[in-house]
Amino acid sequence: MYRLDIAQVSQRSGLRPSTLRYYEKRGLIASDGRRGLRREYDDSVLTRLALIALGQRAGYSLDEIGSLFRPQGGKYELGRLELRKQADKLRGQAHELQATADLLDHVAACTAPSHLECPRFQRLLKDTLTAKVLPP
Amino acid sequence: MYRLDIAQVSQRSGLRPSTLRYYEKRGLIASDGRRGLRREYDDSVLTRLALIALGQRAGYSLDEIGSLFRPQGGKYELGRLELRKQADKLRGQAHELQATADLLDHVAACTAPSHLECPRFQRLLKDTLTAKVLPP
DNA sequence: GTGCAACTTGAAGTGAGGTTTAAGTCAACA
DNA sequence: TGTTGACTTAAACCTCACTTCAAGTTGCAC
Repeated sequence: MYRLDIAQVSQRSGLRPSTLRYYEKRGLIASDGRRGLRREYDDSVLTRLALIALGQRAGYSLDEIGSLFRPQGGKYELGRLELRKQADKLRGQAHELQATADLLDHVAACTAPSHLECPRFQRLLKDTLTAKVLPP
Repeated sequence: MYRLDIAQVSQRSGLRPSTLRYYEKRGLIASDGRRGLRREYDDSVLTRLALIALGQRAGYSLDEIGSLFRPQGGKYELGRLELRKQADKLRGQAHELQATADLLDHVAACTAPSHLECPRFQRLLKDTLTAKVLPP
């Protein structure tokens, strides 16, 4: 357990000091002491920050991430069901992005005079958009 | 070419009237007339909205989408290179999401007493995070 | 002990993408 | 002709995740 000041945590985490203070205000991390006014962290905060970053990637808001760190109704961790749900959601988003990427590649390759006139584009556009934006 | 009022466009596009007015202010769409004060659209606006939605999915900001609709230096469309670049970027994001989803599934399945103690979790966590958040 | 870079604070600002509000207008129906 | 409900506007407000600012304090090197 090394003691780190805010500049060291900042440097090792890639987060700005202002972000660390902000996270502290939100209850996501805590400094475990002060040297005078100055925060001192022990290096477990880096693991915590990694978990926060993971939570963000997993699509959780800072509020949600914060509540994962505190027991709620006796449970300290997300239910497995909830985690699998979120994983499925992420995979859905991944597929959407793939489809959109394929569409962009088509646009880049298509030689139709205008994409709006290309039947393949029209079909892909309809397929890609979950929202029912185009007329029936 | 049907004429639509804002409520009809809203209903068929799934966007709120306030959003349509906001898009108009940003120069993304235009009503082609007024009946009294009230906007009238023709149904080509729905295609336009579909393109805007596509642009958003493709990771472009409304400003960028707006500028795609107006000629810039004689070109009306994004360069093919730029499109392929964006497609690659999206595929990269898709892979990231996949990796995060896999990590969540592991967490859901892992029986280690605490995830922080699970070596597989630690490794996946390190692998998943591009940011160099964990100590070396 | 003195200087100053690096910290501290609360409050306000940022940017993206809208939404809400207040006050007013008006097309359409009875 | 009167009512009403859907529209109009500009401006303020919202959320999220931070960043910046102004003013004040202080650990540490010299």
